[in-house]
Amino acid sequence: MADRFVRRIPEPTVVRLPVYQRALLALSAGGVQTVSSAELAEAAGVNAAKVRKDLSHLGTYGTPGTGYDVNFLLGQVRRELGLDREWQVVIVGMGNLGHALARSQRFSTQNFRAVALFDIDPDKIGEEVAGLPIRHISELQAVVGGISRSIGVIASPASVAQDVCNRLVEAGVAAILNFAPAILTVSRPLQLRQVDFSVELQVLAFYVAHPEVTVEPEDASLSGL
Amino acid sequence: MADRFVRRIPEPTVVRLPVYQRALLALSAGGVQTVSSAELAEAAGVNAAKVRKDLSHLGTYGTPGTGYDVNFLLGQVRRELGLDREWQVVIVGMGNLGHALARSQRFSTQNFRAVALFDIDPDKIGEEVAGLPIRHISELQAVVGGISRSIGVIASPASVAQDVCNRLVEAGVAAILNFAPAILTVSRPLQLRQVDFSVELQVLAFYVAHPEVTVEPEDASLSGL
DNA sequence: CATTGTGAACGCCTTCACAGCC
DNA sequence: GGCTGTGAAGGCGTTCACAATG
Repeated sequence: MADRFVRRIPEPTVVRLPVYQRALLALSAGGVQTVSSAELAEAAGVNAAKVRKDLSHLGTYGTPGTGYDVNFLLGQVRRELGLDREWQVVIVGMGNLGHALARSQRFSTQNFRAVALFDIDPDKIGEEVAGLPIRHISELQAVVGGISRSIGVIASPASVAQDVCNRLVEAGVAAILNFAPAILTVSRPLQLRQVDFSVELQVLAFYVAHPEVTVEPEDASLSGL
Repeated sequence: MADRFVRRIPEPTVVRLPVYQRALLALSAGGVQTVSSAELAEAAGVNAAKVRKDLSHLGTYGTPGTGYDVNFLLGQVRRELGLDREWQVVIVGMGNLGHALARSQRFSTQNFRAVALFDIDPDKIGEEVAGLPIRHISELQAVVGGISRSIGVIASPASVAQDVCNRLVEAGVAAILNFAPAILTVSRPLQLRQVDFSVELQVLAFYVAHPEVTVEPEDASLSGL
């Protein structure tokens, strides 16, 4: 089933691919040559059937009786995730979170690169973070306009998140990752994902407050995700 | 169907409750007294049927022909989420992210309170952030031990996340929110959630790289979540 | 008459289990 | 013998559509 033309990959699978990728990266760095679905499952915190089904969506890359070639599979997963090209990321809102994101070391290994930082506070303009100057938000259009497939990150307060979003959409970003606690509306179809600290805390609070409905983690070891 | 005894609430519903809560908070602050499922749906970026089904899991709080009383519903949602008590949060790892989290203003309105900050770097110990001193990780057990139902937040590098996790578990936290890109294993059952910046970026990259399998947002306006 | 609450239908992901292959 | 790939079964959340209701 290697290449049916329109390979529809379920979203839950897409979300697990980065986790597999990370696990494979670690295995590869450790010199491991082959993994079974069971081993990869343990490293990723899921069960083996799910790993096999997930990977089968990418192609037939395993060898019965042996498992998967770590480096080959890693390459396939990275290619599937689009990590074989560089992604340029612009960050809007250089408060603590913006600083944390800009300095994040997760960019380099994953082929994401912060290329521009923006804020609206005049006091911050010009300050350098991670080797990049903070620019005024009004320059966003000019700076981002030229980039082909960029990702915009919103790290601003919720009160201005929709405005920032509008500017990013207008500037032509291909996708937006929003850290502000706000529901955003976009005027053209683009990828939009939400990361919300306080939602996660509240979900945790719910489950602690309702131990009777607690969902137990699956499989070997009580792992997360 | 107000109070079947073991009200099992589906996890997707639990995750949406904080979003409804935020929308209701805004409506309440705006003096709105009543909302229909359609209005709440628009504010939360979901569809009306989902809102009604979700809320029906909490109880029969709506009025046919009218809608829901904003303040009453808000109270019920908050109670359900366990936000009618204060949750004490400890943060481990006071890099940029830890600072951002500690200073987050989302704590107060949601009844979450940062009560202790930890790091391992001697240079940081004693520094004050948001009115709290940074303590050495070795004090974790002593400080957290006394708290009844606390939430631990891991904002450390991935390399030490499992160690931090072990310490938190041992100290007796009721739940853990992990920001480090690592799959954690816990030795006793507790709530564990993962927030992963780079996973989100990679998912965005996937969908931008595969426009043919793009999942369109639902409903009115192209909204997030 | 607008709007809720909810059975029923639907669709989709997960899990099972095993044939097939190395 | 060990392990993959996958049809089939199962489980669960979403959506539909409408009876019930203020």
